[in-house]
Amino acid sequence: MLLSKSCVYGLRASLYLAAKRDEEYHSIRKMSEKLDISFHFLTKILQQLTGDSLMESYTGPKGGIRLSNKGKKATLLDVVLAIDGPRLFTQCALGLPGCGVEKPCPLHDSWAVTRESIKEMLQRTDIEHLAEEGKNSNLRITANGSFVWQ
Amino acid sequence: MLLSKSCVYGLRASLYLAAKRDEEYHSIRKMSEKLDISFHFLTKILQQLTGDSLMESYTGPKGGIRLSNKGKKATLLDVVLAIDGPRLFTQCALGLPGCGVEKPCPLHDSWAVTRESIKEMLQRTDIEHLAEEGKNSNLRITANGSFVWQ
DNA sequence: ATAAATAAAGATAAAATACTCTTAAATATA
DNA sequence: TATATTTAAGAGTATTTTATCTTTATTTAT
Repeated sequence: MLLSKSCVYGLRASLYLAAKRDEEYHSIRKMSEKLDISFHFLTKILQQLTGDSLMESYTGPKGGIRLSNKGKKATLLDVVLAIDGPRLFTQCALGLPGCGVEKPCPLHDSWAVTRESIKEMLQRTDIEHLAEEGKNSNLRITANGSFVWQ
Repeated sequence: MLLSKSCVYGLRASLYLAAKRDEEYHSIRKMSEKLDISFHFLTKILQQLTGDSLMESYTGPKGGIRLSNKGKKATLLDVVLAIDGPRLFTQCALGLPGCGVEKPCPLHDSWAVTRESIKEMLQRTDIEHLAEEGKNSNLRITANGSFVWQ
């Protein structure tokens, strides 16, 4: 797969929060149920996103998680980079460590172009707009379609 | 990563054989050494490619493996499909099983376009031309650069 | 016949990814 | 202040992918 499962869960969580369009902290437990993701696993992923300042958490009763200001403006690329790192956009298609302009593999140039188009797609799509679009058209962000945009 | 390691090894092996530009059967053992891939692992991968008629093997002394006629005309996409299957080109970016035109996820349309551009890149690049280009420019197909085009 | 080579299947191991569980820390509220 | 709730953090388990190793079978050049 292009993106790791952690990354996909992080994206879904980001869309979930963006759809709320508020300043509230939202329960991770509840979110995990709505999105059908293991609570503890989701918690770990969200910690990566708070670690990268895309989200903010609040401990205690009434606590939870929300998008930071940075997170609200974030693109899909920001989330992908926070979780999967830059690997996908830097690594050689044939997995050759030293592949680059000086000593390119046969795929180097072709792949550089395609890779860039993936990056651009992720970069031109921002979480908030995507959530709004999803909300308006009632698009899916869970496997079973259980999630309902509010 | 975009492609599995098995797939990458299959691609390297295909380039290796295409660069030979002959009808000979080439020893898998020798190829595994040149390409710095575990012999047994490579053998398994090549069996997938012979299973898909992209390669032909010959048992016994002086035996080995070569590209079939189909294999000679093959594109990178053919190799990728033979090893990794169509998953990459059919699967939803958010991993949602039922994602499609009727019930799309928020990324559906964007991803469909990007996915197609990946597919096109793999499809417009064929093994033989890539090998020739690699040969002419002495490009790398191993991590350590040990492989030399003959 | 013998040796060389792939075919095939299975056992094992190592590494990466995915997921779970437990305990600690923070905090709202009774 | 005590308690319940919630995230933080770390340890632990499971699964998948990747890789190695072994064995047996089969083919075939010599």
